[in-house]
Amino acid sequence: MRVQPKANGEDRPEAAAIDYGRLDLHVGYVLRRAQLAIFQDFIAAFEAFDLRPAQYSILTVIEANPGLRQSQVALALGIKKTNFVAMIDALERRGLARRAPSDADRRALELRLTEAGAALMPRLHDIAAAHERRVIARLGVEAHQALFTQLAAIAGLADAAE
Amino acid sequence: MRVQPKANGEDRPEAAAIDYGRLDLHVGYVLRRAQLAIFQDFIAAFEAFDLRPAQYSILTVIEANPGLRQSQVALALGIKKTNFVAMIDALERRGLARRAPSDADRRALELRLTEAGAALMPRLHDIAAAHERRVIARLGVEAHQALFTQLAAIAGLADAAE
DNA sequence: TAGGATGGTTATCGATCATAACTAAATTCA
DNA sequence: TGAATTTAGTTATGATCGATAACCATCCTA
Repeated sequence: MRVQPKANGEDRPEAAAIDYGRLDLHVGYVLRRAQLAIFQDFIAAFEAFDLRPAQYSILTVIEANPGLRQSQVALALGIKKTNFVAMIDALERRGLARRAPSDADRRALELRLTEAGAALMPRLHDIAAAHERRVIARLGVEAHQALFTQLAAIAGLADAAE
Repeated sequence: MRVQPKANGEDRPEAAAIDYGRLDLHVGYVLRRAQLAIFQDFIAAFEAFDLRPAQYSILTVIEANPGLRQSQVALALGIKKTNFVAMIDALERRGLARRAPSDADRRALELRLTEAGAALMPRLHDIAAAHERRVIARLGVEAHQALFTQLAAIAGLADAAE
């Protein structure tokens, strides 16, 4: 894997292509770059709503599981409960989600979307879908599908297919 | 994609499996989780050396391109030059790399490994290789190979093959 | 030679990820 | 029953990382 062909043409051969060395061997490196690139596009797509990927993921899980407890949502998303507090704080402040004490367990807080939050979701999903279509366009449909399986396996998530 | 294999019966639906909703459709989400998981393993593997993935990548590129300029190394790794300063500072402080003014351009700084840095690299590459073998073990060889192509395409890096 | 581009730096910010320590409530069990 | 432990949520705090703005010194070019 090389980068810039560098229109230099100088006497210095190193100025030509950059050698990534052993980095070429590591999935982790390309994985990081790919994740950054994807998030760039995602963030740009959601700029009008000022929503980060993590926030969209939280709203989406709450939408699909209304009443789920805070710690369970955090666990599902791989976010530490301690870091989750500020995130749900922000969503609550923005009037998109709300916490409600559980009847069954007075320690627990159940999460739900507000009216405004629920009303917003279809538009968010549309934007996210458009983003995903751009990813698919770059990859091809079959490679895109294969990625789920491979990445889910790496992430230690349950099998992607079902 | 589900998390819990729904070992649970039926009484409490919310205790069963968590629904990821539309998140199931997005490569970016699984990508992030996978990247986190990989980095966890990588960081743990390098714990004895107290080296982060980014630091290993910098050292590796410098090793493969001795004398390359600071901004070129940063560019190659997708790190903004402004953020690169502190990173190379740290490596220099630790005696692994050093900056030297360029003869051709008095603004530029050329990066090289120190003796100590160069001596360290083989051990680092060994650890990184062991880490990669763990990734391959989880994926299978062919899927591992396919990942490079797909992720490189996403990242907008040059074609993986060559 | 003037103006713009480039290499490097500082300062500062926001988003994440991680740990330790604490409270209140639930659970376990001797 | 009552003490010990676990669990849900919280605060405080620190490290890493990515991003912007502003700046100086040096190059390059019209």
